[in-house]
Amino acid sequence: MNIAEIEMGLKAIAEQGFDKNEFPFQFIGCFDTPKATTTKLKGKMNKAKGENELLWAKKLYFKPSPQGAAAQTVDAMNEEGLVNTHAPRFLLSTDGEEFTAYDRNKDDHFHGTFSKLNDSFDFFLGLANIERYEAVEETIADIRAAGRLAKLYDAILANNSDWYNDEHAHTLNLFMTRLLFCLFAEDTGIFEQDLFSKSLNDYTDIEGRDVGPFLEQIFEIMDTPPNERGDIPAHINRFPFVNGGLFKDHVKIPKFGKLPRRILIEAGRLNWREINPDIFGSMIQAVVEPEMRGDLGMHYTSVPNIMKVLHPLFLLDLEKQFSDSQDSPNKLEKLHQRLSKIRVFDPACGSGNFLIIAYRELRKLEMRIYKRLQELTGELGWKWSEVKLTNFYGIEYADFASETAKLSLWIAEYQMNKQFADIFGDAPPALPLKESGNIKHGNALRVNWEEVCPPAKDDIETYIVGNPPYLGSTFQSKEQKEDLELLFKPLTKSYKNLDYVAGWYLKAVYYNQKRRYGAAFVATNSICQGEQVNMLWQHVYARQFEISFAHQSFKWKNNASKNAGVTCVIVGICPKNAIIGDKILFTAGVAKKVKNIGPYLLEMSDVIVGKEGSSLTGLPKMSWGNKATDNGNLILSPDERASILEKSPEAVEFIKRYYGSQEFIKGIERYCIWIADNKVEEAKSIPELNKRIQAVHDFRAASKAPQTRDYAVHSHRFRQIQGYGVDAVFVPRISSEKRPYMPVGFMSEDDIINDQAYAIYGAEPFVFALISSKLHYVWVKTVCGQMETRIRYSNTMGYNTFPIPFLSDDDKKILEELAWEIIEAREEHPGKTIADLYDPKKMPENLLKAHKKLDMVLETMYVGEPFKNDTVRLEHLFKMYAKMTKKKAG
DNA sequence: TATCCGACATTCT
DNA sequence: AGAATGTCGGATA
Repeated sequence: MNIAEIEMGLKAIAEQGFDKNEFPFQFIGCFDTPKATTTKLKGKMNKAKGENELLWAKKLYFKPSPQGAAAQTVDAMNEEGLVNTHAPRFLLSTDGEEFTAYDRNKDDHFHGTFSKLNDSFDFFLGLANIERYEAVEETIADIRAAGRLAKLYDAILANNSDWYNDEHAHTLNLFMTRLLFCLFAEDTGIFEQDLFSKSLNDYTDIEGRDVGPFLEQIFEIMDTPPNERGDIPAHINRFPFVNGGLFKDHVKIPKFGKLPRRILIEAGRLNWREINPDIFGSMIQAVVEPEMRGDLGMHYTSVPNIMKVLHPLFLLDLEKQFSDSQDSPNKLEKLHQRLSKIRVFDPACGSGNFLIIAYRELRKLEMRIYKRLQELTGELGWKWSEVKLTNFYGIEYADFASETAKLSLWIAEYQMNKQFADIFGDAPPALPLKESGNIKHGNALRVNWEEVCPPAKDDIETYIVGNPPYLGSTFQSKEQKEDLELLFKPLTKSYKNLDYVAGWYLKAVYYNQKRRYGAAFVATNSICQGEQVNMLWQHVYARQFEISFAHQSFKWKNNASKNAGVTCVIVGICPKNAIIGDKILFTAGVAKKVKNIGPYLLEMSDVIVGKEGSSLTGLPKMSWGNKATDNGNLILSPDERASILEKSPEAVEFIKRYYGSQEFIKGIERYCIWIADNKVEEAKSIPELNKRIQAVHDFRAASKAPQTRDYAVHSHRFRQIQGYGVDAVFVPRISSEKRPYMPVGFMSEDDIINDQAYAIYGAEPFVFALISSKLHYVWVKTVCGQMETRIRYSNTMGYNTFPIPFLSDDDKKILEELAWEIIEAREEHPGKTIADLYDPKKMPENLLKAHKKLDMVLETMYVGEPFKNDTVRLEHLFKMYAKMTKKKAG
């Protein structure tokens, strides 16, 4: 049951009106309550005393109210002894016009009118074991700091045009990191207040020419212990000794000028105490790495997204243990011991933001433990913190990231010590810096993870987290392809279409095979869609791992000025039987406890639907449209067509109407040049066509793909011709997921269908009806791939696997009739495009009716009655699929 | 032959 | 400028 279905159920109750006797049962029926429970609640399980009341322990207490007294009734209910005994979460009362509800867990009221009962759906989600989930937001300070740094970086580069190269990138990154440390140190008490920006202001000239030498001096002095400093000016000597290697290398300093100096001094005025080290670390990283130059922070993971990984993976469980330990110093000590040993390992750590956030969360919890212990025992029985930076491990491909990550971890440590001092009155000294996290520079898919984060003796909790790079097979470099080959080739033949990120999942499975702990990554949603589901998840399941929690598709977002265009998921995996707590499935703002999370990230079993070369149920062959690969030269807009025909009217025999997804859905008019092999010479005699044929040749000859190059010699025709010259059922390859049905159509024998669509050439119309059904729609939406979250139709995965019952000739006749009814319903709206007709908000009544009639009739053919909702549809289809494939295998 | 994908691409509002 | 929604050709089988 999903949220939309809950909302629809409540709407139905509201429309039907208040029925004193049935209402409470109708109401709980909307929240996925099993039938057996409802039956029991009609008997002894109902703990309420009065007539027409319902009291379901831990869940719901309902009473009808006198006219206009819903709120008072709920208040009175809350005072009853029954509420204490049976602890219902929700109290609800209505007079049929108004209703009041109260959530005892959240101390939250809802007042509404009965006719709009459905507006309250998310208030009651707890009844369906779904919890509202609130993400952590980012602070303004981070955004400002990142902006200033980018500005400073640009100004410095503008002043040092010879620094735009790899050799200087490293130097500049180190330089920026040092400046950052200074800006931070002077705001946080590591230095004297404002020491850095004041010195810069007072001891360098306004033109900025001597900023470089000045910085060189202070960097050197910060690497020199007090006893080795000798005779130096007092204003330089005020800078303290900073250990930890940050200022160890003496490298070239860029030229400054008036503008960069001013930007740097202005940057000093920001309050750097407030910033999150994860954000600016990533910013510098992205700005400085040459291969990421166009990237500008596109790929750093926002704090809310990091929390989406860390929270369900282990923070939630720690939190639970903490609340269970509230009154016992012993239990608190135990929790403290557990927490101080936890290791966090990010094998794609970048500048370390996952590690930083994890460190901070552990420190925060530790302080709460100390606080509670202090309250219980009245003593301060500890020395500083037991959470050590050395428990944080990382691997990063980019050369300099490890330094940035280490710096950021120091800053995080400093910030937490500061908080510690605010609460407990004292903190350890900030300088000199101590050892930081274990960050290794290397290729995470080749490095032995056990060498970076060694297996711990007594099986210490080690959690693997991160946001590894995503790259589909088309975009992987040779090295990256080899990375995947080394990992997957020993297991399988079919891995080459896997996304690069899949490598991290497999490595995490190997690393944790003998351990009891989980891993979770942010990944592209492709790994849980279409063909990759089979390629990746079968290997995970085969090694006795399962999905322990997941976030369904969400659009990538962070504070960078330009965001990466990708839709992500977060998938947590864990060895079977080692999963702590509940499996939780997160969907846009809500969290739901579930029995199992399938590889499509739905509440279902671990079924994988593989590709099929032909229909499992004997449906007619569905093939592809025709693929041009022509750089646009064989395709004509109406204007281009007109201008050709004006000059050479005889070209008309070589021009056909051309249909892909868009042309069909939006009614766009396009044409293509279509020349039979025996008419090539004739066509070439038309100059306009000849020019285009030549252009196709040149384009194909220059292609990287051998198949395309081979077709350069046949430049008068499409690279792949799959079928034409017969009437066909037409299915767009990509279409919006917001429409209530797949938009399907018929094409005539004169039309050319392109590779943005599938075609069943010469098919019987009952197939049109099958594809137009809700059943097919939910199947395709689930098992096919997607373009982000669009529907990406597939013959091998969606059509050939689609389970249907035996259909008699009479059944097919009936379906054919219904297909024509849909076509006729569309034709009653001339001038409207398919997009208009299938607009979820504006779908015409008659068309909707025709579709619903088809669904009703077809579903009756499946199970004798229509299905209740999409969840039931899907369950049934998967059941049929399992049976079908078993039969085939056996 | 055949087909799946896009740390996207382009259009719409 | 954010929301809506599908191109096109390389890579792979």
